[in-house]
Amino acid sequence: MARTLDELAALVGVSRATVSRVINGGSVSDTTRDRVLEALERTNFRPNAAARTLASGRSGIVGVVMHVNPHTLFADPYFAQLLQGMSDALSERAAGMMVWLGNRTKEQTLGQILGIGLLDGVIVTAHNLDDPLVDGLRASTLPTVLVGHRSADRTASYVDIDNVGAADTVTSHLVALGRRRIGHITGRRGTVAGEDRITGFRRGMDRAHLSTDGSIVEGDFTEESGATGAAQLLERRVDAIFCGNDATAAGALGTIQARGLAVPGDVALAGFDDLEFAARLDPPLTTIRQGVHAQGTEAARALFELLRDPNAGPRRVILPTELVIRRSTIGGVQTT
Amino acid sequence: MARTLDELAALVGVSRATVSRVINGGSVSDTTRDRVLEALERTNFRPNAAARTLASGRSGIVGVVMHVNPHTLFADPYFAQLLQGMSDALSERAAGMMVWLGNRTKEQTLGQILGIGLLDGVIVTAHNLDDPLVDGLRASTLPTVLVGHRSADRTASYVDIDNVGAADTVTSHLVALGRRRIGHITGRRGTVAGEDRITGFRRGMDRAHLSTDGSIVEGDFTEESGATGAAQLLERRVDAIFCGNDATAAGALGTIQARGLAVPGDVALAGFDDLEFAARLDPPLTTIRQGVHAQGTEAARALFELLRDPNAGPRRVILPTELVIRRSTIGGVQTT
DNA sequence: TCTTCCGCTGGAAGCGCTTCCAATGCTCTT
DNA sequence: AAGAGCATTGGAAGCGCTTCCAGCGGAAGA
Repeated sequence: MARTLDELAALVGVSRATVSRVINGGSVSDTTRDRVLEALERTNFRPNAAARTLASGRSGIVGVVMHVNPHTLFADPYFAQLLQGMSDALSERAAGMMVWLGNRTKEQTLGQILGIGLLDGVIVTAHNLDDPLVDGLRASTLPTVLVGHRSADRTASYVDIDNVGAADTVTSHLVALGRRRIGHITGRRGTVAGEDRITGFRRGMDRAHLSTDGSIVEGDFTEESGATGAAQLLERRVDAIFCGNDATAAGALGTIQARGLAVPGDVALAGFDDLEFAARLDPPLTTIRQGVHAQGTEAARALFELLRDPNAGPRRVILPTELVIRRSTIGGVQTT
Repeated sequence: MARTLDELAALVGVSRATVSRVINGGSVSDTTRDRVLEALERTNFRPNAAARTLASGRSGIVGVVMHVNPHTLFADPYFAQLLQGMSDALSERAAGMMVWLGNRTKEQTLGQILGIGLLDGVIVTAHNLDDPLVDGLRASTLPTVLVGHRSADRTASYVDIDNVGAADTVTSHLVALGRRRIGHITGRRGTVAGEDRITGFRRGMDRAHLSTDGSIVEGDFTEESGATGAAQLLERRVDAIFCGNDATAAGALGTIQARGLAVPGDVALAGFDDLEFAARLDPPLTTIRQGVHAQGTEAARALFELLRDPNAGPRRVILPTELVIRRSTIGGVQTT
């Protein structure tokens, strides 16, 4: 019924300013508030978003940037889960979500995002150590939260998991099982996850006073790189392989079994991510579970805090991971 | 440098109106246009989105609604691919994309979308025959394009594949191979895809004068329903099974092989969707490939047309599908 | 009882842009 | 040479809202 604040105000018999205060939580007497709220309800009035944005400088809209290649986007449920988590947290506060996927160059995407000049803030996936899009966002005045941070950057707000610690945990798990010639097929070099997991692997090996000479081969998070990486490591007679992620582990598993070796009898195998298929491999895969959905919600919350108090310094959230032990490392007794 | 149209105009020595015309394609002399464009470039000026939306009534922002349960969202690459397709087409026209996933009730989501009052139009996935969210959107004044249409609705704009025709094609393929006792494990009842594929199956069987008595068992697009559905059909001694989708087919395959029956020797098997894993099953699965990405881009384009000329009637796009024949139906000769 | 203070309210000034309208200075006809 | 017509331009009126500011009246303090 009412299309503008003025109409609604006229209906109730108050000024437009008062209606605005009711909507935005200003100081209004209880009786007036009730009358306005009643009319608001009755007419199902919705204030014009563009007008409030223009007048207030706040839009209630947050940008989400996932600049990854299309195939990765739908092959890896990570992104959908992350998006879901963000969406959940944002919708809690009735905030809108604008999404940019990687269909342009990073420069173009950056231009579009900054150009829209409408966003209250932005969440961006930052999986590479260097990323011009992330740099551009950080250099802008737009409040920004990174998912997957870059270690060198001490002023950024971010949400991440402790890749180093988790990789250390996996490695130590293998050590504790008596493995000594442990290999690692890395994730893609240049990514935060890839590099940090190498660091964690080294840390775990160092603590056990085991050498990592020749025990690290380069992978890139794909199944193929797991298959070829495993072939290399098997020639070096490893008795355990920690893979950069689950897909890599799946590839490694194929190679190991194709050579007639048993997992974990001859070679223990561990992954990272705990994607759905990890539990269905034969044998089921020991891996690290990370709460992807939580990363999304926490990123959104961090951004809200950043918006609420921009001067309180960066928000840093490190989410816990969990070592999920399955038969690819402790098999033998169990047969199912 | 310049933050408002007025500043930019002052810089060039023209009026704000003229700059606005240059930006929006109004009639301006070449020399003036060039000077303004130069200044635009030099100062990297971006007009305020909220202000233009308020003044013009157009935001350049499109809503995308995928109200599906979280697990489906990231378990099925369909949604990510669809989103990618939409994003590609939208970014071509520099249009923004606001996304709503299913984290509230449909009523709440509907309220949020209509409440924002900022969108030029909306694309919504409509996979169920009845969906209050879709109904609400259609009942609103917001230009709406459905992905996966509802057959009863003749005034809606939509993008879809010909589920009936595709299912008919698969069925006829099985018939052509000499199969006579063909079973169908349906998709989830109440979904457009589920119902239409049943219709297509019936059509194919009818044309071959084959009975469908007892040959249809209910599934729900899950692997589990494929496993149990296949068990029922095997008792009825079918020699072929057409499954509502690939996941269902994967489940059916497990059951068939667990009983010591050969695919396709004893039972031919076909799915629908051609997800990535379909080609990796053993034997690889005959299925229907649908261009999900294209559905996304076409939906966006349909919406653009709708916005350009709202009175030209509904836009209807039916995208082609392709029968992908693999060894689950024609095996025997090929061994790889 | 008079002053002070404070809570509540309305008026008004924008936020930065689009677009209508009228004015200007041409070119083209006749 | 004068009038008509056109392309181009600037002025100004909003778009619908938030928020500052001042004013009002009533409650509390003196």
